[in-house]
Amino acid sequence: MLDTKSNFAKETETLSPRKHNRCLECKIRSHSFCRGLTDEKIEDFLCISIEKSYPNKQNIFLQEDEANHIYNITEGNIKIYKLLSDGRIQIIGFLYPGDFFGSYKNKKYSYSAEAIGTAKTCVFDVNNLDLFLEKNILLAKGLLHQTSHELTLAQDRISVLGKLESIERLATFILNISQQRERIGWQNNPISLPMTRQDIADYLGLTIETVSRCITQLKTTGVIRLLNKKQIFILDWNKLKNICLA
Amino acid sequence: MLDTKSNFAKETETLSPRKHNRCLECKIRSHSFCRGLTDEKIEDFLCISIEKSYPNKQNIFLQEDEANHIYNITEGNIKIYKLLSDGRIQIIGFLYPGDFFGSYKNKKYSYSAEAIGTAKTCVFDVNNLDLFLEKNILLAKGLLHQTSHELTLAQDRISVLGKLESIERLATFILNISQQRERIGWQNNPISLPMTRQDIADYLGLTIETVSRCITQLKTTGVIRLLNKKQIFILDWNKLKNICLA
DNA sequence: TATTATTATTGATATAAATCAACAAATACC
DNA sequence: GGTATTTGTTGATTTATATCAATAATAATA
Repeated sequence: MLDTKSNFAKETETLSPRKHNRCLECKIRSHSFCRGLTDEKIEDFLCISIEKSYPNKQNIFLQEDEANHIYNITEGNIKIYKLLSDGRIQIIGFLYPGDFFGSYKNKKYSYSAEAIGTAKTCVFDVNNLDLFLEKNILLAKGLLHQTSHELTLAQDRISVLGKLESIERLATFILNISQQRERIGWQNNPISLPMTRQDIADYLGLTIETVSRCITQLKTTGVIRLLNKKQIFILDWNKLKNICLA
Repeated sequence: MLDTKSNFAKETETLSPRKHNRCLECKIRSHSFCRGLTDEKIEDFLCISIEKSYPNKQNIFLQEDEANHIYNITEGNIKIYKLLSDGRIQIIGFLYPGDFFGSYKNKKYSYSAEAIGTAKTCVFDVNNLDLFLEKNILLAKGLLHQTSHELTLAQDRISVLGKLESIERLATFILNISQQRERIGWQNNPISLPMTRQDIADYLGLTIETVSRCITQLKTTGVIRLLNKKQIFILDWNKLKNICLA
């Protein structure tokens, strides 16, 4: 059986960027908040960010850390999560290339961020970014656009967690991943789940046992097929969509 | 006993704006996305918006309507909510003066909006607003700032709905309202709940019965006192805060 | 390859909150 | 002011999911 981790790495791999201008070679630029900048303008923009790579499970920052940076994902996946005072974890989001995270104007980060598999980001100092915004309305609009998008996603998640039952939550999760992949131009069918079952549970507000049982249920009712623990093939789109908001 | 509705109306009442420049008399301007504009600049800004009032329970727009406007609340409260295909309702948020809603760059609204009590808004055509943004970086930043703020709130709600039990959700709800009031300079202790118990339930992902039982529990444990059905006095802040993330 | 540690699945039981039901209080309407 | 309607509370019962427990599969390490 194939190694799922290297599978996942493969599909997010981009050209190794040369020193002088990685933006021109960035595969996800058209889906990132910098999309509004021309090749010309992006020369200056490049200077206010550095590229940074993180291995699997490495924290990018922790909740309550002083918030000085914004990160734009160029490769791989990031999870952002909140810790409650008694140790409970809620995963706020699984982020993909083109998503940004961090804090634009808060003193502290309101969540922690951790790499799922190897991940690459462009890191911006918020003060520098802020200065750059002054001169580049298109960048400000790009950032606004991306923030609005993430707000819409967060609001969708509110209704998933507030109103859906377990099987509906899982079906929605699977559908959302496939839609997200489509959005940035990846194949939308066999989808990979780079995160653990525990992560899925912490994301959906369920326990690992319930997630496991729901996956089994989708399998036995012919909605999905498991290629391996981390790769799901959607067999019946209609059934899947019907479960989502049944 | 006092009429709670008129109570609530009273505290959100502002000066009746004269035709020529309501912005100069706007009490909530410093907490709205237009806060960056000087008195001078706001003259032009005034021209791209109209003021609109809504009576209790009136819909401002419906989910799936064509999204052409952004609304900034100047007085009163708005609830935004999503309808699932089978009729279930999830209230995404209760909005206060200074909050904005609508859609900046989507074809359709992703939620419905309805007035709770009498509410007043400034209505902007998104295209006009977009043109105005081009010339006013401070406005773009204001909008970005406000959107970031609403994203943070939405993310907080994700962990409430994903991980907290009923009593914790209600305690968090009460605390959040008092904080929100403080943020815009209102008294933070006897707080009013302009929405119905059903609305609170649909907001917290609970049933009306559970909400009622939790309120009773907070009452009997001496955390709060009910002045009337819609006015809560917080007796023990420590207890309240401890319940929130116990 | 064997051994340990991690992650996932399945089953039995407990429990928090939903549902069902009755009633009380507040509000709206004649 | 009295009646009808809406909104809120409390109790009894059911149910979906959590918890507890055992085992299986997979990955990591010796």
